[in-house]
Amino acid sequence: MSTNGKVVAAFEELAVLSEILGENAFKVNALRRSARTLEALTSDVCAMEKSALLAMDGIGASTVAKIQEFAASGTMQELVDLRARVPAGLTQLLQIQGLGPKTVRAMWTDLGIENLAALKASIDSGAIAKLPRMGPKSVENLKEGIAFLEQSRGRIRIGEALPIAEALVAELGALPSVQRIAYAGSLRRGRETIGDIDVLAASTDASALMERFRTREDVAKVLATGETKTSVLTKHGIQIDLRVVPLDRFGSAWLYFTGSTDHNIRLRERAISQGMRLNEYGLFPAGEDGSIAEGTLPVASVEEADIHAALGLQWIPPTMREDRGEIEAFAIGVEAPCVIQQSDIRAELHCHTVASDGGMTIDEIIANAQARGFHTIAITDHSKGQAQANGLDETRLLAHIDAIHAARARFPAMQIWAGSEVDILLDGALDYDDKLLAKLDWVVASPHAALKQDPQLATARMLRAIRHPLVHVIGHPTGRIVNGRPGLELAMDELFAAAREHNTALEINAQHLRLDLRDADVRGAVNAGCMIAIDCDVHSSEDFGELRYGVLTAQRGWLSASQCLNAMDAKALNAWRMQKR
DNA sequence: GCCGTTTTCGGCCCGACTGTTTTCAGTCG
Repeated sequence: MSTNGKVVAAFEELAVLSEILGENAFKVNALRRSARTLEALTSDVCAMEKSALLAMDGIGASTVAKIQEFAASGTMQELVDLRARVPAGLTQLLQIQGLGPKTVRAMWTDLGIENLAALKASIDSGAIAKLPRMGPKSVENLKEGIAFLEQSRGRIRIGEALPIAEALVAELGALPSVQRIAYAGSLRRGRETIGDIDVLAASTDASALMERFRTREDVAKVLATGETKTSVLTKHGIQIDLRVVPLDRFGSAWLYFTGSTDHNIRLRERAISQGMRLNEYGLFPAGEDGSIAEGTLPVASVEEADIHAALGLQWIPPTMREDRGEIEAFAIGVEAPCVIQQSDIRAELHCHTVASDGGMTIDEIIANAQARGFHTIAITDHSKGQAQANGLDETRLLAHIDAIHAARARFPAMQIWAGSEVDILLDGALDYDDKLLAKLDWVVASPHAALKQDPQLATARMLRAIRHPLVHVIGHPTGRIVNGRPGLELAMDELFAAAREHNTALEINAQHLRLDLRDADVRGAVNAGCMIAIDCDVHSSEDFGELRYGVLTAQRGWLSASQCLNAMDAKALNAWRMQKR
């Protein structure tokens, strides 16, 4: 785990342990917020100046002292103390749905339950019923919560969740009684993983809609169902919540259920400071005491943008709603950031043909790109070190370059470049010599091996590739797999500075398994002034469809079209290419 | 634990749902 990862984990653990010990909930929240804030950093938190840390919202003297203690000693005394007081097995109990810190604490102090096995035993023996407020229904729910935890898949990748949500929205949206329907939550915000799918609908016949939702073929279990909310578990182990709201309150509900929680809190604070109250039913004028009088009509509730406007804000894209400065950036009168849209993308600069490990021929891949309205494609098969991917040796590469250039006659409207995805070797050298690289129109340099390399060596390795005068783009810079492997631990700020200095672009690999760079690192790169490439790393025709995940990640990093290679016009892109030739 | 254009102390976003109560605590998003 990276140093920052360890500090973030320490604050999260402090929050959980404090919660079990019955600490003030606001303190627990503050600890969690510190963890989330630090998680978004791209520089080494232990090397940061005290003033820079304190300048961040939600980071105070106590948090800084803990960070400095960790930097000096590799630990935090308070964490050591709390671990000594709380049995390790209790934190797992908090993951059970419906079981919170108060009940876990009571289980521990009243019944001596210290882990999941002991909890199950107390359920079997009936001892659990001795706890206050623990009636038969609660015990039943506890059993189900444990069963769900043991079969839960945890957070699923966005590339799995988004198609499911879209299909569901299309299916239910086709019902005549459904007036409006959309997905919300972290899925709408474009997070790389999703806990559950939230769908929001307005309907003239809510009970029929709920009935249809409950009885879909894909549903394995109905977790809860009522007038306004139904939760189901699908056969693939994914929880889907459907909420029904009045049509004229759809905007406020959509805003509310899209989140993030931290963003919602900021919006509500803003409403209060302007003499209003915000909830899922709308933005309301508040009385003298701050309450909403019975029967008060909302100032805004139909569309999200109405509510934003009434709060003195421009509409904020969902991907940016993470309490990372977006509320200040979108105030009316401020020139708001204009994030990139999928329609801005006009080039694919990283793809593989049958020459290495792709499924399409040169002509097929170009035709695909052309059909998508692209003006440029760079074909970048693997270099010789990728033997398992049928990487090209020097002889094959020279013939491949000729074959790609020959395709230009057949696709006169397209700008077609012969490139390579060349391996960055362990010491940062490239897998082809410079003479051969110079013959290529386009060079993507990527790490594929030794992805557990020592952080200092890994950083030096990547810096050497960034500084190479013939390299255009660094492909999937960390080599991570979402929910799979962490990838290289890199000093990102050093990479950004070098990429800016040498005018080497950094890739957002759009494959939902990769999303590399991740969102927070995109933000760091954007702030450092780096150029970004959003590429699908195409191996098959369907891979072009991964673009949406790359764009969502780019938006989460506040990338504008002006900093994205794939959004340039053909001439400008070629001019950018030529500065490396 | 954090924070301050009334405050350096005393607040801190908001409502729904559930199951357990005899008026509400706990959990969730």
